[in-house]
Amino acid sequence: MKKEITIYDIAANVGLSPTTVSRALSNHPRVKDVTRNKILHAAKDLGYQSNIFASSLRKRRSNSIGVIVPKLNSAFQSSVLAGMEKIATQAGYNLIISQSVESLDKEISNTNIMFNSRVDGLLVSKAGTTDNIEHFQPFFQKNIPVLFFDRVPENNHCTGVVINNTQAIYDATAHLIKQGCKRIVHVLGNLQINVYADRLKGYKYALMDHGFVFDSANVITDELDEDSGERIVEKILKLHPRPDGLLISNDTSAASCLMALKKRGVKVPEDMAIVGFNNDLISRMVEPNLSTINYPSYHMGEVAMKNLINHLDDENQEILQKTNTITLRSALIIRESSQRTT
Amino acid sequence: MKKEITIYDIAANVGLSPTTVSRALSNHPRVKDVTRNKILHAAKDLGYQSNIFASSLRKRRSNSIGVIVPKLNSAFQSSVLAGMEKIATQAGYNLIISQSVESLDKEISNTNIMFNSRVDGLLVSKAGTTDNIEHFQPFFQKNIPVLFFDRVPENNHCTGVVINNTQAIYDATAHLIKQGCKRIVHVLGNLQINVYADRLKGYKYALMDHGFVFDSANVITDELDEDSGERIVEKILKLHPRPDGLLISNDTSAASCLMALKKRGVKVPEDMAIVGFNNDLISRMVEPNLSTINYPSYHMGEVAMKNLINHLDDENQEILQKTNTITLRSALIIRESSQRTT
DNA sequence: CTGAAAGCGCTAACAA
DNA sequence: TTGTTAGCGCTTTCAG
Repeated sequence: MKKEITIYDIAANVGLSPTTVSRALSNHPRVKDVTRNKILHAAKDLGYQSNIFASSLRKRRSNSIGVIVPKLNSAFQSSVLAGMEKIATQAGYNLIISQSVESLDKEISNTNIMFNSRVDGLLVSKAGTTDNIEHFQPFFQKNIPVLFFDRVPENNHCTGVVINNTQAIYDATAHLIKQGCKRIVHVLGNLQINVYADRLKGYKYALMDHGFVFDSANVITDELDEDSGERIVEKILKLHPRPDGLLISNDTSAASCLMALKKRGVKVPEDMAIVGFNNDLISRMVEPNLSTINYPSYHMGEVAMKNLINHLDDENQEILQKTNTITLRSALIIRESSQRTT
Repeated sequence: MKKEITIYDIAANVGLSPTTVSRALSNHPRVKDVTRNKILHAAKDLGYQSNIFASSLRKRRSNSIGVIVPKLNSAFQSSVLAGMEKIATQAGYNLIISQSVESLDKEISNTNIMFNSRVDGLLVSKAGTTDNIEHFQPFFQKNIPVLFFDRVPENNHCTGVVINNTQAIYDATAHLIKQGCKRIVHVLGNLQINVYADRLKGYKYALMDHGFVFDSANVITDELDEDSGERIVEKILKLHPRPDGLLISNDTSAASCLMALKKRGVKVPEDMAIVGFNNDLISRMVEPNLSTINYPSYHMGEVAMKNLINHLDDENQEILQKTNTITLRSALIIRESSQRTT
């Protein structure tokens, strides 16, 4: 292994102290321009590469931010990540990314790895099934900021970036009612996840406000994956009277339901109006186009990252303390799948 | 800032030397079991957290692997990343991820950041427009392994993980010919990218082998994005005689074309047979379902990461030297969009 | 099986 | 504006 070029070599080369070299290299203002240039030149000549390990060791910060998502291969999450990456890179932070694959154990393990990697901050969208946030305790204790997005824990003192899920589904439900739907089924994921719990509320409120009676038979929970359509439609068509409105908590599942319905000769939107969620590409590609809720995923990534970094850059580190929840605007997009030509 | 617990504190606590503590903590065999347990206990009691900066500084490796993709928010890339994450985490490596957003400048900048972050290895899918790999020189010089996947540079000595793009499109073209198509248009991305250049070859070979004459008017290059359908279909319908087969290099664009065609009353597959590429979710959700090429993206992520790590773990570090290209199996999936009931 | 000592490369007090 | 000095916390010879 060739010996590394260090600031000492540069110092020797230009006849200055390592301190000055260090300062010049990190753009410290108290270095004469001439000196700085001389040093920068020498550094380039010698093929110097700064050693971040030494620097991090000394400075006690890694300049990297950890991100834990439930699944990397999801249209929503990858869009969030893209937004985060953009902001982080701009600000000079590295992104260490891992996925919990919806498992609490994996999330715990990932959290520990992030802690041991000494990330300067952590962004998390929680894995499904529990609200346990014990494993973030080491972060809280060391005052390392943890910011949740989309799937945030309930009753916590951490900041979260979310959309108003309740309002979103409220609007969608009201829309279906306005389209003349008499029996609206709501399909969603695990109710232990805040996102779905909130949506259920929105659904109930909207029914209530429009004089409908809530019936738990109209609520179906499912994985919402690509194959969910068959399962869901099977259940729906067994209901009497047959539902005529369908509110599905993601577009993949909504598209899958749409296919299953068409296969059975159920006409959309005439016999069954559908609203999805997320405004994924797929909602614009199926036929009829899916009405859906626009979820500003890329923007959510940007906002979450921006806030975390602002907090890190803030001397007093109180930005996140003062904020509790940042809510982004989502909006109902009405397309053919729910528009009835009554 | 509370003082960190170090191995010195542990050493003092149990009355041993830091050396022994270090050894015990990293499972060195030459430590008595009793001693090791005593140390492990003390470490836990004191709330010890190992300092990877110091460790990395000393060991000269980061235990992290860099990944540079063109775009994070792509179904294909996020699936690759998911595969990589799984393997990396299993092997105890962190993943530092960044995107070049198809810009060479950004790719260069990302590469430098990765280099300065001292990743132990680098996985890259190249940004579009150039074949320049000068910016990886620092890695080559320091013998840090760089492994390309999907979009690999031409004529290089680096290992790459790819599919046989030529064969894939050859098969698809042959399939369309067998379905009775007389004029087949091939839509692909920037031909400077190996992936598309190879596909064009496959298209040409297949035409040749079946007695068709290649006509450059039948080749269209495009962004292949969500809105590409209108542009592409516009061009196609101007051709005389009108094409009856369409080979599109990704499913998003293929779906978009499908919509544009239907809008104009062109029947698929009767008037126009379509084959896409990737086997994205969307190919199974549009109507008619898209014939496509199955691209083993998740698997590609696993394989690329596995090979990189094997190389890193290999004492002689010659695994990648000996390999040049790893080709994964892809396969034509025939669905309704290209099946003619002749 | 355990320990002493040296040093990885950098930065931040403090001093000049 | 520049320099001296002292670590940050760990691992690794080498020696016992």
